Amino acid sequence: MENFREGDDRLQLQGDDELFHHFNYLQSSPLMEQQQLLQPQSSTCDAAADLGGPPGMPMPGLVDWASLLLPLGPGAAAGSTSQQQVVAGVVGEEMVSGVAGAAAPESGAGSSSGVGREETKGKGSARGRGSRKASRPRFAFQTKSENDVLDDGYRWRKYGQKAVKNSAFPRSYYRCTHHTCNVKKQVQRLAKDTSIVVTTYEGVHNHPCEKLMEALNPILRQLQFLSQL
DNA sequence: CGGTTTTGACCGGCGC
DNA sequence: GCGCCGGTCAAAACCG
Repeated sequence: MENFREGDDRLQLQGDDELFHHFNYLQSSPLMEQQQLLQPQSSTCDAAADLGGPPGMPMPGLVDWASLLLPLGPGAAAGSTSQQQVVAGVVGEEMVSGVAGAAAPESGAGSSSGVGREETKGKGSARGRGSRKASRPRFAFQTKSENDVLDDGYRWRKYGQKAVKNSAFPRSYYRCTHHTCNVKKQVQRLAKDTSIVVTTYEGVHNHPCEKLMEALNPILRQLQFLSQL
């Protein structure tokens, strides 16, 4: 998509111009250890809009990671879009047809054609590149971390790494390992501020977060036990 | 041994 | 039409 490309100068400018400030996230979240979320300042909403976000996109002060981790079916995608807008640290989101019914059309410029490609078209010549039709919700945010990959509770399998233009750091491509889930994410470190990692999620998980369920299981068992008393 | 990572090749879109 | 670029595939290597 054109609206938000991590390698773009626009994004790098944001980092260079220090348009971001530290962001209060849920300190209690075990999944976000050693991560610092960043967000565009509200006064720089133009920059957010430039990155693809709606001009008046709210920039909340807290990340609702619990809602982030909730499994959202395809039917909930429309609702999830607004949900993702609420997610702090979002620096760009693609509003795509068929998902949000958004006004922002795909610009068509740029060369990123991965969005909306038909999955598993087979090997050989038909590999990859589907039509640029209906796409999936996509949003990105920045974290300040030494680790390239933030632990969001899901399991990811890396399927590619690519050097991108105007960046000394490669971009990594990950896919959710869950069988029925085809959520992808891209991870790239900002060239001009190596402490900042840009993570772009594409799609919505259709299954529970494994680590979250692991953490909740003992509590649920205890609740069941107590309810029996 | 099964799952994950690495990495070069391949493909399609876009700009010129 | 050609070259550039980003995204993906898939075989090999790696790892627990």
